[in-house]
Amino acid sequence: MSKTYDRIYNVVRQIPYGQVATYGQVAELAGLIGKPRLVGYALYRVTADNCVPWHRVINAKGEVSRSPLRNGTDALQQTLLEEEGIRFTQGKLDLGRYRWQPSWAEIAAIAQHWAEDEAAT
DNA sequence: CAGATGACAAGAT
DNA sequence: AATCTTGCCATCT
Repeated sequence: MSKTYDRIYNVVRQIPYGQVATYGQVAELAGLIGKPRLVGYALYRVTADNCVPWHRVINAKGEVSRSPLRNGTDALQQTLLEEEGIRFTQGKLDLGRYRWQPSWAEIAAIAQHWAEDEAAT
């Protein structure tokens, strides 16, 4: 597992129950400003043993990114979010309402993960 | 080893 | 408002 993907996964793991983050937002918190695409690349390779709440990451339009290559996990994503109390309207959710706004403590926790990455290398 | 590929987003047309 | 272009990197063939 690369350091880049590790950071992305660590950030996603901080997203609280019932809230969501956009790809761009995750990228920023992972120290990958301007590279939201890497988040998409990373999430594509997420497996069950990664223990990452991948369903809480959505695109900037407030929609689930659907793709036939996801083998149905895209449909599952919306189901999981609805089970967390998030309501969809015409396939979209209200970003202003459900978007995760990390506290300083959470940002510090992420920074701590970065330090651990450094120590590991 | 080289090439294809894949859950995005902002700006231009 | 909808489509097209470009930036970016780890993994798999």
